[in-house]
Amino acid sequence: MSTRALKEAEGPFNPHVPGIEYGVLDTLVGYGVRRAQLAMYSVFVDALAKWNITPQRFSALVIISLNEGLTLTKLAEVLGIVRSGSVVLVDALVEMGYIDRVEVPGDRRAYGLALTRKGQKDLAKITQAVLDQEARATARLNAARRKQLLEMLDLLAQPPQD
Amino acid sequence: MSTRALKEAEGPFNPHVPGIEYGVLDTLVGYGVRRAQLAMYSVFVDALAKWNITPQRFSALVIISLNEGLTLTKLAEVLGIVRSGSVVLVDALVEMGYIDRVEVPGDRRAYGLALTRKGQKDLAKITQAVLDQEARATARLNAARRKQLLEMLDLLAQPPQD
DNA sequence: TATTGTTATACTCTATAACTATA
DNA sequence: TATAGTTATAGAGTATAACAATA
Repeated sequence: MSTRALKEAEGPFNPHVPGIEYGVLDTLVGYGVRRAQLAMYSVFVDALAKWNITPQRFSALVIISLNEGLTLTKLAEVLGIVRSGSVVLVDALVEMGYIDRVEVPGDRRAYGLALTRKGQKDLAKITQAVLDQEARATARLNAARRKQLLEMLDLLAQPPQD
Repeated sequence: MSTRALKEAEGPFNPHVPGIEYGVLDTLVGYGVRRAQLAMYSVFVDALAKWNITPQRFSALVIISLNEGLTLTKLAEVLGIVRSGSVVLVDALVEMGYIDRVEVPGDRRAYGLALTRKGQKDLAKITQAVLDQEARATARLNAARRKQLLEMLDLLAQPPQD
């Protein structure tokens, strides 16, 4: 079409390229989860690019907003990352002006995390954008199936019961 | 317990830390998919550590085995990565002795990918290990729910229909 | 001694962009 | 001109390991 020999383009990611045999992959829940996650991740990031918000940053903001005075160690535990990772994450959110490190009265080693004024205002808008994006991404499912899906995903997230 | 001040440990990743409010996150399919993917990924990698196989490497081996003479460019498209990424992936699988680059008769630029003898033998065992792991990971779902889940995940992987 | 936050460092994954040899 | 494979490079993301301040 146009004159662009450069650019790897990508497109959205086609879960089923025509003419390709997928064999056992199509029967694996693990593969299905991976495909769904890849697709949803990129749509999320695009939709939230305006705020430079990734799924992890959004999760962190919500958790901080609902759990007053959360420490960095606890945030790391909740998100499933190591403490040094939460420092990087928190540094980014602080630089964006969304959260602050607040001194903890009883413990001079720790900081409690809290949303800034701007963080509170923007999180409301960001949450609305996330809900809009979620609605679009799950538009092919009615409320009942959506609920079933959430239940089953929750079961998959539990460690194996061996 | 023991005398180890070092080690960040991690454990498996707890999707619901007691005492923590998750708010809107618990209602989002996107967050549920992410949690499920994190949990299943680490279990997969642990179960396949013996062969140094990741989900992506397994997918590549299956696709190559079922689609004779697949090129690196096509493999990249199927996996949703860029061509330079497929070179890295293919290099690794070649070094492991699982696949070969085979000259394509009509086109001296391209290579067709093919499993080696060892690749064929090991893929059979690896596939069995993956199926065992899959059964363990989805043990909390019966066949009917498992089928529903696969259908819904497939819908999520489609790009939004705006 | 143990814990909190931090830093330095490294490793993995994957992207961009340029290059080469063919087509 | 366009395409297949390749390479160099860089940017996320996240891990390990050590450290200072405090408990």
